[in-house]
Amino acid sequence: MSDEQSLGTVEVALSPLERFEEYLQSRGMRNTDQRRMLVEQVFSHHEHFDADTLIDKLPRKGQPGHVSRPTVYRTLNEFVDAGLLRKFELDGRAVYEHDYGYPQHDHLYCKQCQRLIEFQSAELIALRDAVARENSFRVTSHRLIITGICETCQRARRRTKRRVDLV
Amino acid sequence: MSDEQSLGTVEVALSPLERFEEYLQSRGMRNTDQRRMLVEQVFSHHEHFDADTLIDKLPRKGQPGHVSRPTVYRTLNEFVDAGLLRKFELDGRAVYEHDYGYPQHDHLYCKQCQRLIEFQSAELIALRDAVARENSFRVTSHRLIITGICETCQRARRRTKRRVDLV
DNA sequence: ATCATTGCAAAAGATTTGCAAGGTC
DNA sequence: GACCTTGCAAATCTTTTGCAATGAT
Repeated sequence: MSDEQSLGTVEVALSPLERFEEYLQSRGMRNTDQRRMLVEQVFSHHEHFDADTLIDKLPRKGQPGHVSRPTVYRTLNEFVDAGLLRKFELDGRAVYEHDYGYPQHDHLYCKQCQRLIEFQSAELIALRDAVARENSFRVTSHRLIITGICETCQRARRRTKRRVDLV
Repeated sequence: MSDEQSLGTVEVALSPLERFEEYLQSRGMRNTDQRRMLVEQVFSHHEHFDADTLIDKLPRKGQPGHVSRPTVYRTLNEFVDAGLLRKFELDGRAVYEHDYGYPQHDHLYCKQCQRLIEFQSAELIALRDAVARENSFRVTSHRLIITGICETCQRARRRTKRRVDLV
């Protein structure tokens, strides 16, 4: 019953910004314009993104609200530490997704259009824990990525193939 | 059942070197000393490795059998194309493992000692295919990494903790 | 006032590439 | 001999870091 693009949210007491401010306070870190700007931008859409995509969405150098590249990287790491974001690697670069207030899930990755499709599976968690138990392994987390071709791209590909065959 | 370090091998007609030579021929590529050296080195041990580890095991610059860094990278990519190796990302760098003649498996990754422990799970494959079917997704491959602390490191940690507690 | 944070420029680490010289078919 | 491959140096890409100036508490 889960939609591909939105697996629903979990009840949370605080907004991401509030949660982050709490984190900053607890560590004696400061609540700056840049950090607020980035929380806002990052949590305004529920998509997977990388550092460059995020930087592209921010105001350019000189414009108000601009944040420098090093600060973006630094702050993304803070978001991960604070439990706001989860980070993983795809094709050699870091990809981020919402973690705070968002349920555990895994991904189908279309190597044609680079789209990530989310899915949830309780059986996967059970399987993971069973494997861990057999190996006396203490699980912290896991990451499953199923790579292939999504429905849309399969259709496009078939169409192209047919066209090519006819020529 | 399966040993952690060796999941057994699959019946294959050709040795990795023979298979690679076939691949080279079929593509009009050449059978060079460097390529032969690297096939030999890579398939002499069944361990996960990265480019640097491999380079460290090769003769140094000046010694016979030395292969330059760019050629190592180029050749590793060829091995992946040829189906000899599988490549994945771990902590931001590429890790390789035998693919040709070796059964499909997944990994437990100890973040303490960086060791990769292999396991096989038919249920995982079934689960993967079921999820793909539900999403009309055509699977090419998948990668599951379960991160945590291995048995050995758990023991070491407990010992350390106890020691610390006593001081 | 103190001390964290920012932005800049530069560094770092992993991997790739242009090109001339050398090797394979 | 044709042309693929190698090694070198340099480039690339992504991410990190040193440091002086700036800003938050």
